[in-house]
Amino acid sequence: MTSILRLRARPRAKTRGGEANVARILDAALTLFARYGLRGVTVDEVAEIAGMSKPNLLYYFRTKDALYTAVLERMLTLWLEPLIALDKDANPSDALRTYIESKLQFSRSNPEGSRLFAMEMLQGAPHLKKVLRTTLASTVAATSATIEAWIARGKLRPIAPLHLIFAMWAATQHYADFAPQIEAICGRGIQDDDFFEEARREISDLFLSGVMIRPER
Amino acid sequence: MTSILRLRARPRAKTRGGEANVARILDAALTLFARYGLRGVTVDEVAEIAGMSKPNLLYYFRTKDALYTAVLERMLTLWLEPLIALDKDANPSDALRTYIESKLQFSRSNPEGSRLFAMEMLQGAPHLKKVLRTTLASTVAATSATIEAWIARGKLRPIAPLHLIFAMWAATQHYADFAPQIEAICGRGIQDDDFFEEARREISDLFLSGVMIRPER
DNA sequence: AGTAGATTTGATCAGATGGTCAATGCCGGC
DNA sequence: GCCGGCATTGACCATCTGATCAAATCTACT
Repeated sequence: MTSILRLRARPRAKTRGGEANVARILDAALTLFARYGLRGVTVDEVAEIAGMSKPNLLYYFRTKDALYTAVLERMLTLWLEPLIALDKDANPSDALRTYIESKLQFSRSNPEGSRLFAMEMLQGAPHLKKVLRTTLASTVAATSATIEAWIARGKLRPIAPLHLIFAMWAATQHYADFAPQIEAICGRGIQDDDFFEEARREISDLFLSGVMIRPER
Repeated sequence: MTSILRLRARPRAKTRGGEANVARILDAALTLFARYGLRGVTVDEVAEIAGMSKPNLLYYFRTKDALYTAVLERMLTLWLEPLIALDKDANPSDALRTYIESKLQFSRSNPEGSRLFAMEMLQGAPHLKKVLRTTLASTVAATSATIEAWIARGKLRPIAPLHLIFAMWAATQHYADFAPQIEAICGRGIQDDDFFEEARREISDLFLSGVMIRPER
C-alpha cells in the first residue's frame, strides 16, 4: 500500500499482540513527538512510555524516522478531514458553522495530532511540504472557489477567501496548540465541556458576524 | 538585575567583542530553538551558526538551559508588547484595528520570536507558566474589561472577550507560526509587502465586521 | 511434545552530546 | 614592551543515543 507521504515500510507486526504493540508505540510516539518534535525525542523514551525495550520498538519500526513518518501518516487523514468539509451546496451560514465546528472538534478530540502538525510547521514542514502543495492546496482552492461563489451571489461580504480560511484554521487550532496559555488565563481548556461549548458558540458567531451580510447569531 | 522569568546569571561578556559574541549567540540560538525547541538543539549547532567553538559559547552561557532562558527572556518583552496595547480610551474600531495590526506586525518583524513562544506552548510552557499566570493574565483581564465596557455601552456586539482575544492572537500569529503552510498554499508569505498589506486589511476587516455593531469597513 | 515463525532483550558499538579544564592567544593600559 | 585580565580552544570525560545482533522466549499449530 502506498501512502500520501511516501512509500512506507509497514511496521513488522504479524500477530494480534504485535499489532497491539504497534498501537502502543504509535500512541506514545504521538504524545512525545507532538511535544518535543522529531529531534527532541529519544527512541528510549518512546519505548519506555510504550512499555517495552528499545530493541523491541526497533523491531517494529526500523528507525526513529520511520516511526515519526508512521505517526505523521496516521494523523494525516484525520487532520485533513475537517479541512475538506466545506459544503458548497448548503447555505453559507450552515456550511461555515459546520466547518468551524468540525475543526474545533478536532482540536478537542485530537489535541496531540493538532500539536504534531503545528510542530511540523515550526520546523519548516520538511515531511509535509509535498502534501501541503498538493492535497491541501487543492482542497483550499475548492474552498476558496465556494466562498467566492457565495460572495458573487451576494451571500457573503467581500473577503479574501484565503485569509478567511487561515483565520478559521488559526482560531480553532489555537485551543489545542496553545492549550497551556489558555489554561493559564482561563483556568480551563477545550477539554472542559462548558468551555468547549462556549468556544464553539463564540468563535462561530464571531466569524459568521464577520462574513455574513445579514448577521446571523 | 532581576528578570521576569527568574534570577538570571548574566552572560559573561565584558568587552565590546564579547557583547558582539553574545548577540551572535543569541541570534543563532533563537533561530534554532524556535525551530527545534530546547531538546532538539545541540550546543555545537548554535556555536557553529554563531561562528565560534562550543567551549567559547559555554564561556558566555554556562549551560544550554541558561542560553535558552536568555533567549526566551530577550524575546519576552517584545512578545508581550503588542498584547498590552488595547487602548480603552480610543474608539473600539480604532483600538481593535491597532491591536490586530501590532500583533500582525510582530509576526512579520519577529517571526522567529513568535515561533519560539509557539514552541514553548507545544512543550507545555514549562518556562512560561509563571509569566502566563501573572503578567499575561492581568494584561488579558484589562483587555477583557475594556471590551466588556464597550459592550455595555452598546459599542460592540455582545461577545465573550476571552474568545475574541484568543481568536485575534491566533489569526495574527498564524502568519508566523504556520508560514510553511501559508507559503505552500499562497506561494508567498507575510514577508511579502503586498501579502502583508492584504492580510492586515482582511484580518482587521474580518474582526471588525465580526464585533462592531455598525460594520466599519 | 515438537517445530516454525514471531517476538523480546541483554550486550554491544560507533558516534554524538553537554560540559570541564588547562593552556594559549589577545588587547588595552601603564 | 610587558602585565593582567578577558577570550578562545583542543583535548578530554561521562553519559546518551540510534542502531545492530545473536541468543533466548513465546505462540499457534500439528
